[in-house]
Amino acid sequence: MTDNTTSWTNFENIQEENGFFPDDMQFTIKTYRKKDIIFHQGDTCDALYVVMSGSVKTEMISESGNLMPIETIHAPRPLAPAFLFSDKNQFPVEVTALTAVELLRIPKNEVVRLMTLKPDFMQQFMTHNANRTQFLTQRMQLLTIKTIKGKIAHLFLEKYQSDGLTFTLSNNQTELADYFGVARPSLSRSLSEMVEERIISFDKNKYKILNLNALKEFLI
Amino acid sequence: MTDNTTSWTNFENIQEENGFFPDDMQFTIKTYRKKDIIFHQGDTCDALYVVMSGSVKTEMISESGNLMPIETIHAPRPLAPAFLFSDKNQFPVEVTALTAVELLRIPKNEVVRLMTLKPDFMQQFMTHNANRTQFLTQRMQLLTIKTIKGKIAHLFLEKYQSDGLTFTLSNNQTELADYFGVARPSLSRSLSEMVEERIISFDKNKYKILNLNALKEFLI
DNA sequence: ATTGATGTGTAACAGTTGTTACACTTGCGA
DNA sequence: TCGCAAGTGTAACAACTGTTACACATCAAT
Repeated sequence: MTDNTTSWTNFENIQEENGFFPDDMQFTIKTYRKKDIIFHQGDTCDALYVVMSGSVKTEMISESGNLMPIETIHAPRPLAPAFLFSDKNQFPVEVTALTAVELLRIPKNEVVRLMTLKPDFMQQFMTHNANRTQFLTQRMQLLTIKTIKGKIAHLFLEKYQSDGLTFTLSNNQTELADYFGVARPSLSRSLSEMVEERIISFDKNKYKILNLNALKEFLI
Repeated sequence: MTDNTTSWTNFENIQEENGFFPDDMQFTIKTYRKKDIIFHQGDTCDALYVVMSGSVKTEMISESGNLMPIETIHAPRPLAPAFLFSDKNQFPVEVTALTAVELLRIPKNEVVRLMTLKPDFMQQFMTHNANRTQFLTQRMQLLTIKTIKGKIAHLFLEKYQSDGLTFTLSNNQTELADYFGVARPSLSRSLSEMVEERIISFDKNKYKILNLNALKEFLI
């Protein structure tokens, strides 16, 4: 559920393969210390950045000046790769180092050259962005559902398709509430009511669907 | 606001330029009649599809079996280009012809070849997807805001940055309510209250911000 | 001028969720 | 064993939004 992005797992391996990257590839590697601010919101994004080691967090500055956490990125993973090619190529977020960080930088024109030279690199880049789009679409679909029971039903039916009538969630109720964007007691209440109505049952993180049709009703 | 995607405007022009596409490019063009179902949800997406003329609508089949409209795509624009490269390359939606439609199909491997041969094509493809990601991110941010006044404040502050304290919205309240995902009378009530509190004022589609700080308060 | 469609203001009421506060359990480490 | 933190259940109340219904204004077409 929190697997919001493809972990660019092959990146390191590919890098080590001989000849995957051309010998004359231009790039720079920069290191940051913990708590360093790597990018400010609004900075121009004119290169592909990849977190090679360590982890960073991204936060959005809301209009009121508050910081809203968006996501945490662990190495190895590219940093906001979609924005490199967008018309408004500015970082939409503040990027801060959570640990010591090594950051690979490949200039945009070099990325273009790389992609034309190495179809594998291009495909991987495309796939990463495509998966991210899918994730966002799915996440948006969930946020569009207005009632808490509807969100629960959506999640449970998704789980049902992969795991069947009984399954385990790796998140506790507090995390689940955050994921849904609702208050924790409200989620607890909705779950209790659905147990009361004999639609589901659960013990700790183990959940069971008792009435599939009733569950589907919440999504109408 | 409803400009949810970059209109692939240069597509036609580029096509007509000599030498933009290689002479041996493989593609097929298929025509559909009004109301024809072009793709079913779950169909494999193994090629790039571009709506060359006419328009199509995409709908999502919810778990309950209902059809939920997602968006309308007018020519010339690619159809769900992000899913071509994603790991789960299935259409997430039902695609139906709204009018007579001409659909260009370029096989995936041919797209890859095209992109390596023609960096311009690649850049345009990337930019389109990147803009779509940005749109989705922004849309999601709006859906995350829970109160109606918060959504209004978000929109108004966005407008403020580009147009200043007075601006015109091209959407009426009914469309705005849909965009926010709220009921129309509720939106009207919230707007009225904000006028009452002397935070904003409006007449028809012309809006004015009276108290900028109070507006920002809604986003805390 | 009349009609109908569209957009908007408003009110009463129901329904859902958030807030706050507290009790209880479990598991872990001192 | 004790204390503490984390996770959960629950209750009362406030706050917000949805629903439904109706009134009114505007505008275009007949």
